[in-house]
Amino acid sequence: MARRDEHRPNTIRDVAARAGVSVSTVSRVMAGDYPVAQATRLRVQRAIKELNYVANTHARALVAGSTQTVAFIVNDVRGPAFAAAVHGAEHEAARRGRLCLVCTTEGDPARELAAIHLMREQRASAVILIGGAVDEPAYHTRMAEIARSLDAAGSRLVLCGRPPIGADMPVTVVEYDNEAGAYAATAHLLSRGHRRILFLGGGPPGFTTTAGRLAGYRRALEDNGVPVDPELIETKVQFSRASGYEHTRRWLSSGPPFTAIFAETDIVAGGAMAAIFEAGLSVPEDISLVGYDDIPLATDLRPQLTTVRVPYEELGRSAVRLALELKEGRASSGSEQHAVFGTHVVVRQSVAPPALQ
Amino acid sequence: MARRDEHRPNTIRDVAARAGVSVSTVSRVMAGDYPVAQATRLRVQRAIKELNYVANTHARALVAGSTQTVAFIVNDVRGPAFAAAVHGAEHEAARRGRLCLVCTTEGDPARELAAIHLMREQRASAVILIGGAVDEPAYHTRMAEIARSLDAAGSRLVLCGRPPIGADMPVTVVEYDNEAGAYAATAHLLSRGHRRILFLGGGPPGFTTTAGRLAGYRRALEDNGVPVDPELIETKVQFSRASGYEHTRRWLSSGPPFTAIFAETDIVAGGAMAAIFEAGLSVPEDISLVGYDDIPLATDLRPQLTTVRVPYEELGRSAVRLALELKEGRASSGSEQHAVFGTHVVVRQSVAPPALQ
DNA sequence: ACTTTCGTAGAGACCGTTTTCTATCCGGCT
DNA sequence: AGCCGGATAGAAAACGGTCTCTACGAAAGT
Repeated sequence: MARRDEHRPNTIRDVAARAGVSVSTVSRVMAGDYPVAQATRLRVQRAIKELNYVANTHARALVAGSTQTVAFIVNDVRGPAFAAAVHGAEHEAARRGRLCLVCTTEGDPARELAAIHLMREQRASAVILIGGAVDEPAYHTRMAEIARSLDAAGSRLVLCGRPPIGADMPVTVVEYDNEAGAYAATAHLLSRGHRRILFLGGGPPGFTTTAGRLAGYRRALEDNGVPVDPELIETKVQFSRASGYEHTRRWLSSGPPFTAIFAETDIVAGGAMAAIFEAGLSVPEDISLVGYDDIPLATDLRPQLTTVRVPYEELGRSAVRLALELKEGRASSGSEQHAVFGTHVVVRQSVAPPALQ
Repeated sequence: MARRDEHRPNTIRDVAARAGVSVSTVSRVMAGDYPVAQATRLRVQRAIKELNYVANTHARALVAGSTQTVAFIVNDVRGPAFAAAVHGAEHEAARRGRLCLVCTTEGDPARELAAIHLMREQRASAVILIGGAVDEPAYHTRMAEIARSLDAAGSRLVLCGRPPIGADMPVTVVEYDNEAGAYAATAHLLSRGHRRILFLGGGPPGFTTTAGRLAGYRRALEDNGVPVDPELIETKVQFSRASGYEHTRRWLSSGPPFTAIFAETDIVAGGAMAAIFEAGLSVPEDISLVGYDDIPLATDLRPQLTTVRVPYEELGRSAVRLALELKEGRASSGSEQHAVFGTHVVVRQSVAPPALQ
């Protein structure tokens, strides 16, 4: 009956009563911005300690109108690349005394939408979308609408590792030079003498990450006078080890010949490497291999994987830094913020000149 | 001047005004639990859509007294094992319409404490601590105090992959059988004929994960009549690839002989494997190797790593399931909940009988 | 001695919801 | 005709803080 009372957390009123002061005074002691007599302050602090009092964030947020919270929406926390970005963002957020909400979408645009709605309800300072997107025609308008409605609710939309949606939107974009990385990786293979390079990529159709990496691959070939052979472009690979393994096996047994593989992802490269060894071939003597992302796995593979370094942690950190600086600074929040981070090839052991055929 | 007005999100009052009804009616339309005339409902719904209205979670939480939020406190989201647990937990939470707050501590007990305090302010439904802890004398009393104060604030403390703190505490414990896994892994090596098995572990002194795994290692040796050689127990290894590599190198070059390594972690095993190859030896012909955790890396190594399977994802899932079911069900919240998941050896390719010396 | 100022503390409005508790309209019943 | 109850809608009181305004001594200035 009186059960409810048992579990009622202490409120500021309880503290005030115990200390024999008004709630205003307690509030002021906690905020510390208003003069309170030393004796009173001590009395209040003792009461707080005795009652084990913590202020109710929601009551605070209600009057403040916004929250000390940063929200991430991510495909899958288990992806090492995303994990690094989340880590960087979380670190920066914590440094600034913010809390982090994390939501995963499993790549489902509908769930992404639902997550954004939820975050809008939360009045988070910033909503950070991490990872590529499906670039359908509706994508830009949908994102623009989201950007505006988040802006209206006092939140900032941040696109992290995802292309801009058009200028003059209230959006912060933190990208890495996706295409340049793919260009560099492909150029690296070309410079070692490879001409028939298998592109192993995929994801959902229209996925921006794939599109950018494929574009870099193409441009590198063209710039070096190597004709792009559509037969060597595989875009049905899921972003998993198993899928990379499976497709590589298929290509080795029944595809056209090639001397190198450019895998869209280190994880896919891991699967590819396993398939190559299983076929009795070796890396890099028989087949060279490059990946993309430079996740920890790259150095655990044997031979260590040559790959493209993406500063995911820095990306995450900048995402929250830019968004929060904007909110703290003058409110020029109508305009777009845009940062692009560089990518570069990390040369390890998985690339060698092709064997003489 | 009127700048503040520009960014004021729409409130329920705005919707009410636009629809020409009272705020109560709008609230009821949103809740859907009270009869509202069809015509009125449609009018309100249109107003909501037109104003792009979302309810303020904080106002809701304030009157409800608690939040639809589950909080995780984790060492590092980048750790694949933790990531899996967080993923499982997040999945289960999302399934139940909860949001997830994530906080990382980088293994610092002080930051863990700060994080818990923050979560207490949030009035989260559950606060889940993931990963081992330092088992100093103060640990139990500190945790007990935290458990009680969270309980008083209406939250449930969940210890995930961390030992119980004593019965009759308002705590939910979700463990895996840490020692049994280590026992099984060591027994596996013994059954293949190994007698001199190097234990590579560490973490901060008194770390429960290390303690459990070391205990399993010891017990397996004893049960099989193999004397425990303190010389073969290394407990200064950090949980990183680099540390595993470094220590293995040192042991290979200047330590007593051994034919197998039991690494406390797959990541450490990865480093160990690299060091072994670098020394011109091979796995498992010259040295057998087992890890612990069964993270994705284990199958990417060559040879694939024999390791101990820990159902991290299931652990995370159960953590939120148990905590939330408790809150939804009858409030027998005073008692301790306890679940223990099994572990088992996953046999892959990194173990073979020792070479004849 | 009277006003001014400073330091300190309290009262009360407000933030945006939910949730009683009432109020009204209306058809159906006695 | 008068009363009752169901359907629907509004008014107002929480929820737990912050913050502006006001109050009131005491010290200081004239």
